Parts: sequence; structure tokens; C-alpha cells
Amino acid sequence: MKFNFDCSENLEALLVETARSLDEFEGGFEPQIRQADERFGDFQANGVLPRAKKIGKNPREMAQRIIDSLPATEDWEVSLAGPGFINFKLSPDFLLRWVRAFDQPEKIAVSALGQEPKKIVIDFSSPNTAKQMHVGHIRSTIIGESLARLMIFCGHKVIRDNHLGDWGTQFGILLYAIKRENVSLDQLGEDPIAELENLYRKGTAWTKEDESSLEKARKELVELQAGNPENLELWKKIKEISMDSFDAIYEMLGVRFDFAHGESFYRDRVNQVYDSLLEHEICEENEGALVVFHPEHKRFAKQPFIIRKKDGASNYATTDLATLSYRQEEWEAEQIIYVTDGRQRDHFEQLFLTSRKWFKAEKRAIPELSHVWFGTILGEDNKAIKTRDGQPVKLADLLNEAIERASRMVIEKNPELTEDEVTRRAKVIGLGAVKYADLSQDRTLDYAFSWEKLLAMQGNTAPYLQYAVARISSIFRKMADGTTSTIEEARPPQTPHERTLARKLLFFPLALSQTRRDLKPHFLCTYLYELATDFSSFYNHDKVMVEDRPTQGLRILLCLRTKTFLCAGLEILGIETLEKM
RNA sequence: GCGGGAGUAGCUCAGCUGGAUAGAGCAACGGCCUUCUAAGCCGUAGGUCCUGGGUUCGAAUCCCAGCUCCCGCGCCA
Repeated sequence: MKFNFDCSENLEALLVETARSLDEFEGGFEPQIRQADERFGDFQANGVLPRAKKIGKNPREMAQRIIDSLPATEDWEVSLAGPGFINFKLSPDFLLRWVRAFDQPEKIAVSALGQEPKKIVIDFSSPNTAKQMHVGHIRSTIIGESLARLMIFCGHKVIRDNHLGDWGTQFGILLYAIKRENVSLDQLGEDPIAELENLYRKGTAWTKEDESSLEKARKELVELQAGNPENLELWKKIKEISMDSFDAIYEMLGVRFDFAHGESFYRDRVNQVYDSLLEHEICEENEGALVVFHPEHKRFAKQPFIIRKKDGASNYATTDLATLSYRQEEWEAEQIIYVTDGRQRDHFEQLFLTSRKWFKAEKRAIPELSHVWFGTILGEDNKAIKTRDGQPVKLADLLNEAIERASRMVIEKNPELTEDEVTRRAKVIGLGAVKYADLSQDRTLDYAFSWEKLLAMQGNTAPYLQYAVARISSIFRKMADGTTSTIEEARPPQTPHERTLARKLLFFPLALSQTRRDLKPHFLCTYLYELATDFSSFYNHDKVMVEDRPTQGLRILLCLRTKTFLCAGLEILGIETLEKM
């Protein structure tokens, strides 16, 4: 029979079709196809049990009736088990045909789409200018980039937008400090961004000390927002310095943006937001500020969404509304994904509620809005890493340390390599390790910052996956003498390790759709790790370069597909691979 | 106070949205390199899934109550 990339879809369709002719399943049947424990089979259908409960019949009898009605096939064995599970054990021949079929990433990508391509804006990274990126910025950057790659892989059109915090309150203090110290932004020395940060720190201290400094800092901000040329010039310069330092990080991480429209980009659009929301009576004046309440919501009926402060200034709620409007109007976004810290969940919930009302009033199509939030990185004592007091680890330092450690490892394993080659490999390995450490755990969980964790290279880590790829590549290098079998000669999988690996390959589409459904890259990580584990086990038990041509053919095929899937998966995670490690 | 997260092996975490005997990594212990890269493989040990009820064929997962930790809640982002 013909089969899909995701062959659980075939089984599901088959069961639905079969159930249609049986009385007990009148009114539809959801088979609930799941990956099965290997002891029982490859896939299992759990759906009979809830169905039987609903109509008060014996689940085993019902399951048996389905099994009896299934068309005969050589492709799998069906069996009844436990209280009413239906187990499918795929035949070796079927496994072989499936593994043979999906040979190109392009084929996988096409099959993985499963829906119409959409235009998706992904809003991620978004650091504040005038400060260095620290470890707290890693999550949005890494997760956002990975989701962008996932969506592109699945055939969507993606716009990456870095929504810089370049118009906030911090500029009042910074401008004040610059003027008070009388520094020239062109002469900040080797590390200008660090100097800016020092100035900011000094400024903060001063404004805390006395009222008049605070007042002066506020005034600088007002001047800036009013368009004072001197302040605007300084602001521009600060942004340039900041972008240079960000770009260095993005370069290392392999992250690119289509746009970096910061908050400042929308500063002339906030008045439209006020006007329109007032006109449609979505917002109201309250205690001098302009706010939005949502009476239908249990909490936001009382908790306001402040879109204009009582001093008349805009805030991030305003710019976020203006931004959303722009993205729909100019970019025709059909979905917007915001990748931010989980502490902003209230904000985004309010933003989404407000936007839906607003767009409805203006009779505009509202994009699908997704807040992809992640947990906080905590310091030693279980409190969030903060910029102000403690000195969080700088992102650049973390990445350099990762490369450094990987270098030592590479040199230890390959003392003969040139310095350049060591560095090249160390970057792939070290940066891969850091990215994977973040991506491989559920994004909604907080985690404590730990060098040991972020830089680990054994076990469930990127280097382990990269190592599997390198070993496969090594096999292919050794076989490049023309005497090798072709995959057309391959026999079906027989040994336990061949079978386990082939079966795991089959689950790749499930991992992809799971990852896409929840926008959680750790599902993909878990799958890739299991795939690499099954490969490593296979590698240690079944030699590829054997005399028997059908055996060799199969094993080459398994290696080829494992490599393709691992590379495709790692590419989605933003992690590079190496031919040699 | 209101709302939201979290609690699973010594440590760090998975657990496919209610399925079969709860799984990995690290750390510990014992094996495996004259054979395709030992960043690896094989094995041993390790559990009150926070506690107590409930729902049902079946609960780490769902409902209720309680304990502990974290976060958000009027002009920061």
C-alpha cells in the first residue's frame, strides 16, 4: 500500500474507515494512534477504550471486531492487547520500503507542511540597547531562531523581527550621565558597550542619591522624545554601538533578522493608536491615564492595560499595539509569534484581548497571536538574574568559554590539527552545546544558570548528536572505494538494532508535528537524542562494512537516513554539524 | 488578597495531553578499544511521581483541599 511520511496518518485513516462499517462506532471514531512501547509493537490505537466506555460495551470485543474487519496486509501484524489496545507491528519489509522512500530533506519538508503556507512574523531576541547581552537574553534568541527555522522548514514564509528596546526610560538616565561626565561617544575605547553600561550604572546611582539628578534625567528623556537634535544624535550613536555589539553575538550564534524595527520605529504611530481606541470606545481615561479594561475577563476587568501614562507618554503597551498594527498592515502577517519571558504573560494576554477588539472594530483581519513564553534563568540563590545589582554572566563570555572548553576537547582528541581547524570545530561544538542545553528542556521551566550544564558535552548534549553524524561520515569516507553495496540491494532489517533504528526513523514526522503543535523545540531534541542513541547502539553492535551485500546495503541505508534526519533536525535547532570531530 | 507557574531517582530533567512494568543524562559501581571515531557501547544500583481525598476498567497526567518554592498584579519592558 501507499504510505505517508507520517505513517501514523495512514493507520488512523484505515481505522476510521474500518470503523465506519461497524455499528458500535456510529457517529465517528477517534483511533488515538500513539507510538507504542517497543515490546508491544510500533504503533498502538487506544481509541476503542473511551468509545466502549461511552456506549457501555466490552472494549476487547469491540477492538476484536475492528481487527477482524481490517483488510488483510503483509505490511504489519495486528493484535489485541490488555484492556482493548490494538497494536501494530510493522513488517521488516514495510520498514525497509519506508526508510528507502524518504531520502531527501526536501521530501521531508514538503510532507511536514500539512497545511497552507502562512506568513509568520517572529518577534524574538529583543534586547535593550545601551546594555550588553547577558545570559538572560539567550533563551529568546535561541528559541526564536529555532522556531523561525522550524516554520521555514515546514514551508511557511517567515519574517524575523528584532523588536529592540531602544526607546525606553533608560535613555534619560544614560543621556544625563553622558552629559554630566562629559564623555565623547567616539572615544569609548576598546569595549564601548561596556563603557555605556558603566555610565548607565553611574547614572542610576546618581538618580537614586538625589532628587535633582532624577529630575534632570527625566528631562533628558522628555527632550529626546520631543526631538531635541543633540539628544537624538547621542541616541543614534548609542544605538549604533549597541547594534555592533549585538551583531557580534548574532554572528556567532548564526542568528539573522529580516528587520530590527525597535520600539523607536513606532514612535510616530502611537497617536493613531490612541485615536482609534478612543473612537471605538475600547479605552478610557482613568486616574489620568488612558487604560483598557476587559469587563468579560475575571482579572482584567479590574487590572488595567495602560496605554498612555498620566504624563502623556507612551509605554510598551502602546508601541506593541502600534507594532501589531504595522505588522498586519505592511507585512500582511497571518500569525505573530512573540518569544519572551514568561513574566510578561499578563501583558500579552491583555495585548491580545485589546487587539482583537480593536481589529474587530476596524474590520481588519487579526493575525493569529501566539505568546511563546519561557522560564527565567535563575542565579545561585534561586532568584532571577538581574542586570542592575548583580553582574550576570555576559553572553559573549559564556559563548567564548564554551568555545574554549570545546577547543581543549578537540585538541585532546586530535593533537595534530591546525589552530584554525581546532577553532572551526570548537565553535560548532561549543556553541552547539550551549544552544542545545537551552533548547532541550521544556521552555516554560525556570532553570538555574550553571556552567556545567550549559557546557556539558557528554550524554544528552549537542556534541553527542554531532558525534553520531561524524561517525556516519567517517564510515562513508572509508567506503569511498567503489566496492560498496547500493541501497537497492538492501535486505529488510533483521537484527534487533537494525529494527530499532529503522523504527525510530519512522517517528521523525511525529516529532516534527509535535514540536510545531506546541512550538516547543525540546520535543525535537528528545527525538534526535533517541535517534542518536539508537544509532550508537546499532553502530556498536552491527558493523556496516561487512561482506554480505544485502546486509551492507541496508546498513548503509540506515546510516544515510540517520544522518539526513539528524542534520535536518539539528539545522532546525540552529546547530551545525561536522564531518570530523 | 487575586491570578499564574512549578514540585518525578542523590543532582538536572523527559514522560507524546487519561493508557500497559514511570524513563534518560550526570554522579556511583562493574565490564568493553589489534575490528567503520571510547565525546561511545553494555550492565548494576537508585522511586511515597509533595501530601490527603475524589473521578474510572486505568491517574505522574483530570477534579477538590492542603504544604513548599517562584512569578505577575497602575503608569519599567
